[in-house]
Amino acid sequence: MATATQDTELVGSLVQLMHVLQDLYAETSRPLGLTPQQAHLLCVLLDGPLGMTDLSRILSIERSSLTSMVDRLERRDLVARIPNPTDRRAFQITLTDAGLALAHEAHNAYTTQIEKRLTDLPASHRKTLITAIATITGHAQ
Amino acid sequence: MATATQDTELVGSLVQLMHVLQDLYAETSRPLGLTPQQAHLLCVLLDGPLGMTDLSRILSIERSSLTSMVDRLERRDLVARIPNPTDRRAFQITLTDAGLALAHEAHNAYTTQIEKRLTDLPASHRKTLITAIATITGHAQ
DNA sequence: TATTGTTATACTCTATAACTATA
DNA sequence: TATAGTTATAGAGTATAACAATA
Repeated sequence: MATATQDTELVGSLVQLMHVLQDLYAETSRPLGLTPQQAHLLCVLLDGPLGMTDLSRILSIERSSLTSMVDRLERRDLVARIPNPTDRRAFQITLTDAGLALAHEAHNAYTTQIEKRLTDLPASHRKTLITAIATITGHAQ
Repeated sequence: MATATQDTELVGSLVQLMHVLQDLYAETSRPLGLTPQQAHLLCVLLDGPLGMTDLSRILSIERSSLTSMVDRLERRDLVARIPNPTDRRAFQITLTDAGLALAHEAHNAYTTQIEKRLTDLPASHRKTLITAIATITGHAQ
């Protein structure tokens, strides 16, 4: 059946796209002295400080794994643990000035690299892509 | 400018899609007793045996990193190092029967999970997606 | 000389289980 | 009791540098 074949092809395309983007993400992070995971963490914090539990949920890692990641970034003065005034158990993980600058730098670098790969894409396809991806990721457009 | 805004939105969509697919890949590998990297390796070998150098290039990792990955998979009898008859330095990394079965299982699991997310996607969007992704990943359609 | 693959080493990522402090 | 975060531990992924064997 034609539809089934197209589905299989699309799934393969998506997996391949994931790997291509992963490689690009890693290659772009490296010269900035960041692992892809560290870059992801910093970029998430661009939207504002978060507690450990929220951050671990967004990054899809255990809180204990996050503890050591934050330790390493804090040692490099890229993030800081700010005590939460309303809950003495909790912290707000915040970007330092250096962390903010590096997060912007990483974000710009990815954007530049990905945009390079979009140059051959017609405007109509871009619109469809945005809508289709929103459907796949399960978010409102 | 409208185009610039759409570009930014598309880049963000692609990065988010990457993370969603990564998480899905990890969650699907786990119950099979595989890390996402191990699953990737096994699935690459579905297309046939490969030497260490080729495999490291396809997986975008150093040969020395691959050595330890193959060690672990070989210990579990999922892959085997077959001596290359024409080059006594080289091996062909091959799926064992168990590895082949597990690679198929992993592949089917991803396909099922991803297809679940494609149900709401109109057929016309699927066709466009396949073409657009091919452009991004830089492959012929 | 160049290439194939490994070893040694160091660091990061990650999970599980048990824990402390606070709510 | 439940939640926020940490510690201890173990295993996996990764890179760099140096190496042995073969081409």
